[in-house]
Amino acid sequence: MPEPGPHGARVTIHDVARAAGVSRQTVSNAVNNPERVHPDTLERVRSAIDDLGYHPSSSAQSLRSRRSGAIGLELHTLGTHNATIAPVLTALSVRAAPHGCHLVPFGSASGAPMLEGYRTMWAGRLVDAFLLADTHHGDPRPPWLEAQGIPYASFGRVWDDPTFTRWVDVDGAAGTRAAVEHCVAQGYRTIGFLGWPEGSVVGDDRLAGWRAACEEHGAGVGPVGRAVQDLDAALAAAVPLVASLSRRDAVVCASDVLALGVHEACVRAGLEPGRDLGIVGFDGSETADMHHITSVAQPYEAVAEEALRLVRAAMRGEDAPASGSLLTPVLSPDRSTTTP
Amino acid sequence: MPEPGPHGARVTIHDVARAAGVSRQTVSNAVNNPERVHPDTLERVRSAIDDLGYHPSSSAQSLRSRRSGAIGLELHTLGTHNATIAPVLTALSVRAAPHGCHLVPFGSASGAPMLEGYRTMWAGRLVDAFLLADTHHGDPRPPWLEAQGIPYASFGRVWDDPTFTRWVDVDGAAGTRAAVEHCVAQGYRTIGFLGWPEGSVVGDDRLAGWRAACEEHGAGVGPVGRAVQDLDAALAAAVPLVASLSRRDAVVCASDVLALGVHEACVRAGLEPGRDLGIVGFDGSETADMHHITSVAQPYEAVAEEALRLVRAAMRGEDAPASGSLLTPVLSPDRSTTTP
DNA sequence: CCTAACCATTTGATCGTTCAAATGACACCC
DNA sequence: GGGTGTCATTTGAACGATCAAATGGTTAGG
Repeated sequence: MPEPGPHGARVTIHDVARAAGVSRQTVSNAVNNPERVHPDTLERVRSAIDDLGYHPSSSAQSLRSRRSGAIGLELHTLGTHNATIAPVLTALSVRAAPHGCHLVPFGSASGAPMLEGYRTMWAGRLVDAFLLADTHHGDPRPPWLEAQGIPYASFGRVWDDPTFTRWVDVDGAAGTRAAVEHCVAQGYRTIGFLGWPEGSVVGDDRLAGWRAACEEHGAGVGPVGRAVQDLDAALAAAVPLVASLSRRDAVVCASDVLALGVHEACVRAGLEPGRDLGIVGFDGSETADMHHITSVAQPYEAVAEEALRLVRAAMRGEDAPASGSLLTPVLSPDRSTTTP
Repeated sequence: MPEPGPHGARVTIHDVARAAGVSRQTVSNAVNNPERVHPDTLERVRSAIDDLGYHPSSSAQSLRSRRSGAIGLELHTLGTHNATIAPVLTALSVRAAPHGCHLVPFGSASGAPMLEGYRTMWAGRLVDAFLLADTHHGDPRPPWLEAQGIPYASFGRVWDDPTFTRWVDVDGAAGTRAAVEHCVAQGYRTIGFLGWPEGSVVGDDRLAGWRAACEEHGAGVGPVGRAVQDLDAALAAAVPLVASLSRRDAVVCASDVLALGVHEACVRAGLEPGRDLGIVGFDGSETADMHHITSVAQPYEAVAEEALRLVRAAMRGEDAPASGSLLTPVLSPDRSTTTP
């Protein structure tokens, strides 16, 4: 294997040029704009590149082109952020390379000002753009990024600015709708819902999809329960909900944790999930998988791909799309709705 | 706020030099080696830096210094890798900045950890070093990295090479030992163990800690069950295990999923976790937290810090430490061992 | 035949920083 | 006064690539 010199000296574009008997620029063209180079020359340059094992230095490219090719992504330990973002991050990491870029996760030390991490990442142009997660009402990041002219895209709508369209989100209503349709197809009768307390935009969206689908299928709108994202609360809310339902009814839930609560309430009531009561969760998490609960799975791969597309378009200064990207989640059936 | 020009022109070291009436190099020194600069000059340069809002370009620094300051970390979707690595990754992201470096996660397209990703990351010197996770017997990465002279450190021992000491790992035996001691202190009598099938190095280590602690405390070595990392298997193995135990006995488990299996077997046997049977899991995962199961928590923050220290030492070409770093996990008590 | 147009390739400059060596200033000491 | 040091600062030269403009050679058009 042709290795760089013993001193760890890198093979530069210069070395290739000398070996192929052409100039630096021709080598550069052979790599970046092959159509500008005569086929014979191209062949010669390419074999020189292979022989010497040349790879362009990304530092040099960054300096000259004024682009680092990196995308910043903030990580933190609050709430369920970690579990939500981890699969997306993995998908992003896999797909970044084909897009010619890479990710740089960074964390805000607890107590530090919200924007501090973004500011330092951007200051040295360590990144060309940012991906936002966990956007919420009153989020200071979008207006700040906008004011600085920093390109960015977002997981989840940017609630304060309806004109911003560089976001990817999962169509919660379509997810619960699919859940209801699946339940109907499996022969469950009345379909209830266990959601979060009113006021959560995501939660209300998922509830709306369930209600609309119930009405459409004439299955009758079942009872609704509410609980925060916590197993104890879910169980407490699920007990009366399950009691109010009959055999072969079902419950669609706003999350897998809530679904697990229903699952447990079901077992405690002496019923078998799936056979006696259908249960559908939301997110396709490890939890749902472990307990064999049918769940509406987040399309992580598609989300990652779309996010990369959006942020790269922003980096290139392209026009924003006409509207945000609502991706449809896919139901992944398990025993909690398929046991006969 | 002093902004760069309207054309987005960056403030360079040159601009600062002109504003402060000194040369480029003096500015560079003022930033990187303040002791080389006369206090008065330093003050003048610093205020010029603040006035103009200068921040050194990381691309230019990388090119000149031949160091990117980035550390590569492979992510993939196999097994429980994601849940295990996510909290570490978050901790690493937070702590990287103070260390003057940043992470670059990358994914292998195929899914299996192969060398391709490492090769391309290294080829363009996008990263200076790597952090390995999920090392196993016959892992091709350590010998390859070693042969290429690429600096790296590892989460988990490098099994094939006992002379390699740049690793951080969690002391599983110390964790289960702490679990047993906690159980004894809480007044549980016989303490059983539910582990993975024999042959897993990590699993055997955790079992050894449990056994040693049992013998020391004269509590008598309780029964042992085995199951793969899966809730159904755990439950199946837990049922006979629980049946063989008496009231106020306890079970220490090699993982939280196994512990959840014991939890469920316990409930099905009409017993209340904590009051009738102590249960301790391992990893401090969301699962344990959700079900209020006492668990031996991975010291993620310490692991991340130590990993950064090791990999940076490797980058600087420092001598490897005399031995690897075994960190002690901390038991986090919950209802499954504290209900009176 | 002369000019324009085109093609493949080369040359010089530049990106923003840091390294290595040179400079000038001042104090010290025989 | 001339050598020897030390200190603060400056100068020139990289680092490795790409951009923009220039080069020489060939072909087509009037």
